[in-house]
Amino acid sequence: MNIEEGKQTFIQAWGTLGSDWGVNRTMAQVHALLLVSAKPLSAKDIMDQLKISIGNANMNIRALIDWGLVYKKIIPGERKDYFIAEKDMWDIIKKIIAQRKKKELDPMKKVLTQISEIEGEGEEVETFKSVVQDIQSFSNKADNALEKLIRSDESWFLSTLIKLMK
Amino acid sequence: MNIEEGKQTFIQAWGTLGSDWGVNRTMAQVHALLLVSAKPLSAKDIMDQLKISIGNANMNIRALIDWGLVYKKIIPGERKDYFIAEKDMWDIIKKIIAQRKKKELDPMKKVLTQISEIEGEGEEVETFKSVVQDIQSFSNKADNALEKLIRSDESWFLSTLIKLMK
DNA sequence: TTATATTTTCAATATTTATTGAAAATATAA
DNA sequence: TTATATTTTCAATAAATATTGAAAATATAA
Repeated sequence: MNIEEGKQTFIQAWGTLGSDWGVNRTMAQVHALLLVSAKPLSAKDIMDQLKISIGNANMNIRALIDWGLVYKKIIPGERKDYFIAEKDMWDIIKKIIAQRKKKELDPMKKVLTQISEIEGEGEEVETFKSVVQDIQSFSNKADNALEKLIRSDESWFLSTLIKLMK
Repeated sequence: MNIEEGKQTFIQAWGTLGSDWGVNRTMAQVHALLLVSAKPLSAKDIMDQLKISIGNANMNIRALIDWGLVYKKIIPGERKDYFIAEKDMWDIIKKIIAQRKKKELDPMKKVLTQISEIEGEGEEVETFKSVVQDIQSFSNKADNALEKLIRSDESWFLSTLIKLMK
């Protein structure tokens, strides 16, 4: 396998993974392309390599910048914007987790707090309360763990993982 | 808030969370409905409560059974099948993780192995190899951790979480 | 066995989500 | 300033995904 085939395969796979995770496939592909590119790429480069329109390229590049996964890189003498991906895998993971926590876990916790205060008695109410409580308890633990993870550096995480594996 | 409002809110929120996770929204809603129901429900009950068609109900119930999140419950004297949800939150989490690992992490690991063997030299090749290696290293660690998690009981998980929080 | 209830399938349809590309806005060079 | 390159927006369109419900298959009761 040569480098071009390798890149293509990676972009494809990263795009599929993105889809599975509820992330726009093209956004994941743009991310993949920038990840494996040694040099900064312009919107035009991305359009050409992924065969997508200018609007699509623009929107997904901006989404990646919002997520903190891609940075603008100004090249002196060049009129176009260029882009580079954050390559530190630990940083990438933390940023993705932070985004998803904010979008998914935080709203769910809010809902759970609301519905944990329902009134009434009987089997249905007991079952409901019990399920909600269990999910709440898990959500809170996950929240703490993720919050800590987002604030940690990789060495802490790795040593924790090693202990965890014992 | 009364029980019916509570259930509705929960079903809604669980469905949205499902969408974010690349899971069919209706599948997540059927799961939510069965989770908070004290009694087994028939396909008809589910159709009526979620206002979905028989085909839709059938397909999503079966998907949930495939995931191990829902069981068939035969009620003597009843001709219809009834369904109950697994209510043990730890068991639910493990089953979801197992499914997603199989569908997402395992194929990604395979691709990474393939593309880590590319030929060539130069900056582009070095960048590519380095990114792929980082992802591979992370994937392997995640794989070990998830594999262990799937095989563990909740008490191990909780004590690990507590250590992790220190 | 036959009659009926229930479940399953899947082509047609609806809905949701992503993409395009022209036009508008903005930035840069001269 | 004007001319031109580049970026951004967003309505129209395309593509992907989910849903319906009639027909077929299967299961149960009598």
